Amino acid sequence: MPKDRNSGQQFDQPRCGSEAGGQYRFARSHRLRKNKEFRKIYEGGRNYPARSMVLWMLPSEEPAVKAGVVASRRMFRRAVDRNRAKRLLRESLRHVMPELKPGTRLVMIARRGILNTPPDEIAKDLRWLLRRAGVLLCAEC
RNA sequence: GGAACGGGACGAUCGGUCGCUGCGGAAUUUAUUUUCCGUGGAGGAAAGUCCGGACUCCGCAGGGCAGGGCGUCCCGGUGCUGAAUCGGGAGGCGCAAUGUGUAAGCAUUGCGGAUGGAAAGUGCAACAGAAAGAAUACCGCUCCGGCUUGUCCGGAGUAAGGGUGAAAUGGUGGUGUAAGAGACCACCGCCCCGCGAGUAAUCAAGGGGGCAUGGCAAACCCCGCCCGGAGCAAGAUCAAAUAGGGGACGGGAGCGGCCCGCUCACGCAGACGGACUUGUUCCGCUGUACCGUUCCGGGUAGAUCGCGUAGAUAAAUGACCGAAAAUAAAACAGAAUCCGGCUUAUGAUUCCGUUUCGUCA
Repeated sequence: MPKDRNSGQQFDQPRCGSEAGGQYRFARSHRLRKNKEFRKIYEGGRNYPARSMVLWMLPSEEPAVKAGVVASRRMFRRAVDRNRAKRLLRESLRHVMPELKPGTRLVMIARRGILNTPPDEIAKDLRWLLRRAGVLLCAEC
């Protein structure tokens, strides 16, 4: 049995501002769910590569922040690895969701290195990429 | 006690913070939004897709050929029947051990597995060996002949002995013979018939036969039985915009004809030639093209169902703190229509068996 449902983590120090726990979420309403939405970002957006992932970004008129997570079969042959990669990306993203500018559209594509990278390193990568893309609310982060 | 191999079981505890997802409830919202509470949330293989079935659509008079699959018998499980596969039992075959016997063999016990048919036909068999299929004479044995009298040559007989091989055309003993040989005899084996026993595969009293029929069918083949195709991206329902199809209603152009002559075949009609531009309400295309409104059907995007007491559709189980024998909760691995079988992968947990090593007695 997985032990995950009953375990958890203390977010002892939020990295930016002072959010309550309930804000670090990444629900379905904030996900990209249509093939068309992905294509639009690939065609009109910019990409920012890092060791663990590639980030695509495209600002939108609508205020809602939306993001999608990709782990291709070409990159990860086994289904276990694909699941693992997407979970790591989702986990790192949900911690920065409150800090993103409204209207941000993101696609995060996992690269092979992500499986050997600890979660806090992935979070650092993501923060660095978001700063380069200029979609964070507070400038000093 | 350790290691290796084979098989079976199990496949991961408790407490807490944040987060994801299905369902139910409450509040909230334009909404399928948002919030809270309760509750369910990956595997023994979910995998490979090697088999079988359910389910769905397409096709379909009947019979045969081709092609593919399966293969001892009985009982049972997967809802039933068939097929397939699994479990149990039985038969037969092979191997090993033990007993008995000079031996061949026989009996008992254990183990093994794709276990119909090798006297229907075809095909195949390395190397060795003289000879490998209605085979064969290398050595040897026996007899006969020769002259060069030898460790000789030639001919005939012979499958008892040697040698080769995975396998050499029944075994042992005797009779017999020039030497031998089922040539003949006894026993054993084998083949044919089969009283009788058993649901059956099959076993088998007794009788007959000198003995014929080597192996491979996971080679073709023969015999018996079974088999339509595609697959949940199956398939079903709803259905925007645009384009196109059909119906109804309303509006509604535009174009042509009109007379005379002559010829073919009397008249009508038509063809040919020449003229004419008329009807505020002539005739034909025609209530047609086209325009507008509205309805219908197909159908794309999209949505829903199929779909489940886990269950989505860019696809849910994660991050990580603490506790204990422990630095570490671990290896293989992530449900995608469902069920059953098979195969493969795997752990530092555990049980059994085999082999092997070490120590002690």
